[in-house]
Amino acid sequence: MNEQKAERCEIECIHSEIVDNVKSKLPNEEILYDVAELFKVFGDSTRVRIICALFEDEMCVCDIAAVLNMTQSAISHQLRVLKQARLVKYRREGKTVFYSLSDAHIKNIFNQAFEHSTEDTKIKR
Amino acid sequence: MNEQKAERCEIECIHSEIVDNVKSKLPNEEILYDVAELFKVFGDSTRVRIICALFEDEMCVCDIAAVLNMTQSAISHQLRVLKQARLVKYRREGKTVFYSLSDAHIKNIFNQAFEHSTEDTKIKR
DNA sequence: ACAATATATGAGCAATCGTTCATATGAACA
DNA sequence: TGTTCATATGAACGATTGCTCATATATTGT
Repeated sequence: MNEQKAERCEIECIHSEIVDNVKSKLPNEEILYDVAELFKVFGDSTRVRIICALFEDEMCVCDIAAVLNMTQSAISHQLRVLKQARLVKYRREGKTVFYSLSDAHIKNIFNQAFEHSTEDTKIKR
Repeated sequence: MNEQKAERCEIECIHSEIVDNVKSKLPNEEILYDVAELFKVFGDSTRVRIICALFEDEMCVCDIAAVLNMTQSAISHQLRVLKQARLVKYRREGKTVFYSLSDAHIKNIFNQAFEHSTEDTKIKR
């Protein structure tokens, strides 16, 4: 059951009961990987700013670029990342493409993150 | 007030009212940057696994390495990242250092992320 | 003081990321 | 059909990241 316990970590201090217990309770690898991928998408300030902008209003690519003062190309590349992560949806209207948020969890996740980041005890770097 | 609106994005389609409105409502740059930094820390599957392990129990470095089947060095490096982000705390007991989670928001953020990542409508890559 | 053990850290390297630049696609209108 | 405008995309680049390996630090017991 725990034959690979010391396969890579050769040190002696392992508390087997705790290790085995925690191992058995960890969510499966695939879900953990997906969760990390989701956070990775949130882990860039350009994408955070795009998401926060879309909290306010549906917007076209060019308007988002104007809000963030960045190039259309940079925004378009990032919107692709958000699209692939199913975090934004879009609708076409003539030449213009309007983007909006597609997931109810985003707001909750961001609210918690803002609370963490604005705590009084926060030590500024 | 909006003199840099077209400074880098020269295209014509800008809807000024929306852009100005959204611009005025965006949280300040520093907070947005901090939030992105927080998500960046969560955006790695090794750190996600460490955090999930610590949801179960306080653990020493070597036990975490055993649970994740990784080297002590790799875990120690990642614990430093988590420490700097104020996400874990530690206590020393002789030669052993026990790590545990230090922030109540983490569990909420992760719960929402797990919900997002395990939705039925999830399109698998 | 010395050896053993648990953890931390610095250098180096391969891999990934975010932007820019040039260009392609797609829609509207002459 | 050709031109214009809005958006998308591919290549290339510099920067950052996560691991490994070697070694340093800190604590305990002899």
